[in-house]
Amino acid sequence: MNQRELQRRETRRVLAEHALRLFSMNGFDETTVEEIAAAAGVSQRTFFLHFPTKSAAAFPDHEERVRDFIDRLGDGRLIGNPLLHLCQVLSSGLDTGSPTRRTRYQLLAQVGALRDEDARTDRDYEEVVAAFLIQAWGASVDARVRAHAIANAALGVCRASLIGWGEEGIDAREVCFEILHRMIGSPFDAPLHSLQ
Amino acid sequence: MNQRELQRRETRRVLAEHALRLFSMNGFDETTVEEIAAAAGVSQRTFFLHFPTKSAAAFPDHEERVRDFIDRLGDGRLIGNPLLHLCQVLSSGLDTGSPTRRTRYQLLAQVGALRDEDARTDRDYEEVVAAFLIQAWGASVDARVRAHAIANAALGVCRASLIGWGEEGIDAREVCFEILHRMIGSPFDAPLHSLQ
DNA sequence: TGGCTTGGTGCACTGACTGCAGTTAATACG
DNA sequence: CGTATTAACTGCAGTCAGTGCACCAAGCCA
Repeated sequence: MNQRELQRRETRRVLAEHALRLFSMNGFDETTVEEIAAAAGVSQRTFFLHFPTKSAAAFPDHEERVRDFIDRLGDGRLIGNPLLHLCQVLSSGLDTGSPTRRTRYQLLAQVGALRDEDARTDRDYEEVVAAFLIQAWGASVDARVRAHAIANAALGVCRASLIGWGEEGIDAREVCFEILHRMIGSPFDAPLHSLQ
Repeated sequence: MNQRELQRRETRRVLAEHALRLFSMNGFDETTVEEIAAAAGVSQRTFFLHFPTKSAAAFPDHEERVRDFIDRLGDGRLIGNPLLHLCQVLSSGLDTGSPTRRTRYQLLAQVGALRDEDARTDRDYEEVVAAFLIQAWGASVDARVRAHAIANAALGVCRASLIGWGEEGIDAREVCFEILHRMIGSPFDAPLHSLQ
């Protein structure tokens, strides 16, 4: 590991830490980027070298998590039951361990701008899930629409579970898996166009 | 109808019209609020009397549509099969008639900022749907989480269908109803906690 | 007609974000 | 080693979205 790389990561970490602290202490709108940067001991300009927007600092590990998610999802062509696999990977990803993560989702439940940011980051997952299902099903128009619909739906369930967890402390993982399984597990075993 | 009210509506309509035109002609980021206001023959300050944000001008009938949606959804306590009813109301709401609406969803498929705005407006629907289901099911913690999860999922399906329609011209209504029906129609007939 | 209301305006301001031209320190390389 | 290069960080000036405030002018109502 480079010394420069170390320095860069450290700055980023400290920025994210102070951002989350200030957001939950004083509120999102009441916190300026200038303040976050000052608290972290760097200039405002540096903040924007590390995060594209103010709200992105509340989700500093996003890219990393998406990469990790892609790894855990694997190749859709090689999986026997893609939808069940998807349910498992999605709900196992809702690790409710870290207190930082809890703070983040409590914030999320309150602050509109952060829910927006969350929706934005969810779009990345949505694309990954859709790509996975298209791998599994082929790229016909029908499959593509179906893949995006299911991806949106599945992530919607996860988001609701996580926000519920942030608001009320309900364990997200189990209920999420259960709902996902009901929703996308069995009904899509039947071929499409078989409904009257 | 008041003359003032008429004037107000007309200004709003013209603003929205020029906003959509400029967005699709020159791009969202390339269009300034100043330009929209100038094109509509009013001041920039007036734009913000009519729309809270630049992107809101791309969805000028949002509040009205939400009100209409609430009406069509009705009272959850009085409906025999709330989920089926929800499927019907949601997919019938995807009227793909107006060319303005088509333009809007073509834009939506391209412009990140508008997808964000769309996600934001979807939150309003999400709350309406969740409230409807909570009316139908009661307000236990379990029902609330389930309601929000299903609301998120259902709207995710609609969004995907509409974006698919914007991108590829596929009729959104039918495929949306089919997927919704599979997803939330039958599986939730069984009681919760009946999966192994 | 005269007071009140309200849609629109002008202005000054905040704050997010960007482009550019530096400085300094780590690193790669001859 | 010493030197050229790279890259993290800085300062500054600028754009643009969005807000608060005092104000005008035209509609409304008594």
